[in-house]
Amino acid sequence: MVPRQQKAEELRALGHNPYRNDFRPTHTTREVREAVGALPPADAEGAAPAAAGPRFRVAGRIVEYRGFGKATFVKLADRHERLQVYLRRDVLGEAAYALFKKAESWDVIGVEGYAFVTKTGELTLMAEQCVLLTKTLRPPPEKWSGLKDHETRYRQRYVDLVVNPGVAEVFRRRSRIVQRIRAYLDQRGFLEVETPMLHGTLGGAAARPFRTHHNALDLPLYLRIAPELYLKRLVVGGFERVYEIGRNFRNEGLSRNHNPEFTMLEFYQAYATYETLIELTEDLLGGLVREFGDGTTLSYQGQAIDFSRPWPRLSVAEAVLRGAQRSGLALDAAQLADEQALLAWCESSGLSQRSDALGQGLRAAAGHGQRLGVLFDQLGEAVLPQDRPVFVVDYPAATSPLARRNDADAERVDRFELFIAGREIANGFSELNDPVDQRERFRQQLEGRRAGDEEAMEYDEDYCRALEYGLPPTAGEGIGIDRLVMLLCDQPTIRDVLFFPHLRPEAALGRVSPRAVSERAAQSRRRLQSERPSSRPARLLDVLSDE
RNA sequence: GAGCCCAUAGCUCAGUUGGCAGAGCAGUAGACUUUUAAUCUAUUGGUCGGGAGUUCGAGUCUCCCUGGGCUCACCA
Repeated sequence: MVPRQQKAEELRALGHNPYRNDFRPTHTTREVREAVGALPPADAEGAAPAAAGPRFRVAGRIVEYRGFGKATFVKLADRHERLQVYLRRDVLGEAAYALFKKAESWDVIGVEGYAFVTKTGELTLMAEQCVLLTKTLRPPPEKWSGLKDHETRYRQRYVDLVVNPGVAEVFRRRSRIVQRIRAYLDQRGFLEVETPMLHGTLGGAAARPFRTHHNALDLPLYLRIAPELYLKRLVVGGFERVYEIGRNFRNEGLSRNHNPEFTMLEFYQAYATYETLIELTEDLLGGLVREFGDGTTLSYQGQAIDFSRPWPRLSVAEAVLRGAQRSGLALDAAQLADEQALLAWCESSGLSQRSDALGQGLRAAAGHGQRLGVLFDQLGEAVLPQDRPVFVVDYPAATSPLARRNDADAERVDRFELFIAGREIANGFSELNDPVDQRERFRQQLEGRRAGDEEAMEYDEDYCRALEYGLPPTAGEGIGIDRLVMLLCDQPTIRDVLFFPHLRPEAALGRVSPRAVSERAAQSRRRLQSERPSSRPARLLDVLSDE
């Protein structure tokens, strides 16, 4: 790092601020290319560059550097693309060229000049002026192999984004996907809204929360696990079609499908049912697949997924039956449908005695509906087709405390979950708008909490009050944006569609020089000794964030 | 939280049975006015993630710790 810093100091000594901000580009790299494309074809021989042409001012990072003594080729990267710049001592002038030679790979420069085409046919800017705008103190990763180490890529995404072009492309595409979703909903009369992320009452999903605290109000708060209950309050208030795209926080383990903060689209439409939303989902996601996939098919991690409509549906019960069959367990639909028969089957088949998640889940299940839920998660999900999106339907009411009961079967709810490539992508249902039933469901959740279910919802009294003012018949849905982007960008882990996926703190990492840490600790000790005994002891974080 | 795997120069990677820590790129110095991983010459750069142990001797073997990856658990 030192030689680069020396160059920066040398520049200062020569009266040139290595971090100046007085250069205003007139064009991006792409705009130069577009402007030149409209001009007569450049001289392919390159013998007589079009010095009479227009001048362009372009700024960017030097991502390639090839020096030849009295002339240098660099490639500048800006937010659009990369453009070659040719700097010659006889064009720039002796002094300016000498200054430019203080620049090196990954420095940011601004150049002014005219466009021409080299003899190898590459559009190039002939620099007539050049200023160094930002001196880089750290060297870039190796130019051919790039940056591969996953940990460094995630921790230092700013480097990853420059050096691995495919990474930046994923995030650009993510942005376009979200734009398309917004446009789709806006066009159908949905209003984008924002609701609180700090919640006093836990609800809207089944998850363990992050807890925080409001100092001035001396109030414990949760980071929201879902915006659902607030969005439905808005429907009560007359916003019949609303949506929110925002962060949810769930205090869970990390995996290739889970990040503790993740982005969810939730939308609600009055006078609609979950069937309406199934149609909408096929239409919305089908459109995204048309744009980002290959017609009606999408290739994900080598698996072709056929999105031609209608997408297949599978009931929870059917999935469980297939899962049992695949596991070599004899189970029929009649047994599954009857509470006592299913309980007996779980015992006699030995499932309830197992020490794995299936056995534990069955023993913890409070009733038939929860038992079905456990069996679906542990047996059913594994048999869902991989080559088609699948709507799983006919969920038990016991595991869906905010969903409307089916008119024909009060133990079921009008709900679907969309699975693609084995992952849950969306969850939608006709909303429960009967306040009396809702209060009963909250009471059941409270019982679950008392029985030790940390993920059960709290009783939201104000939400019940809102329902008592009348929630029109409504359907709502949540779509996991990160997982959707994974599909549409063919990325295997959620970390690859998040700029900064959650990692353990680096300070505890051996890569931070122990000398630096002990140095800081010593400073902190000295400071503590010089302070009054009554002062608050410095914690590790204070020490590390010092400087 | 559990099991398995990984950690060597700024980056990408070698490192044999336990026997003098290496290469390429980057950097530095020099040559070079149309290159495309430019080329040529010379050269700097290491707490082998951290700690302990075994050994005459540890990058290499053992244990503990830290971080990462995969699988599982959690995610109804």
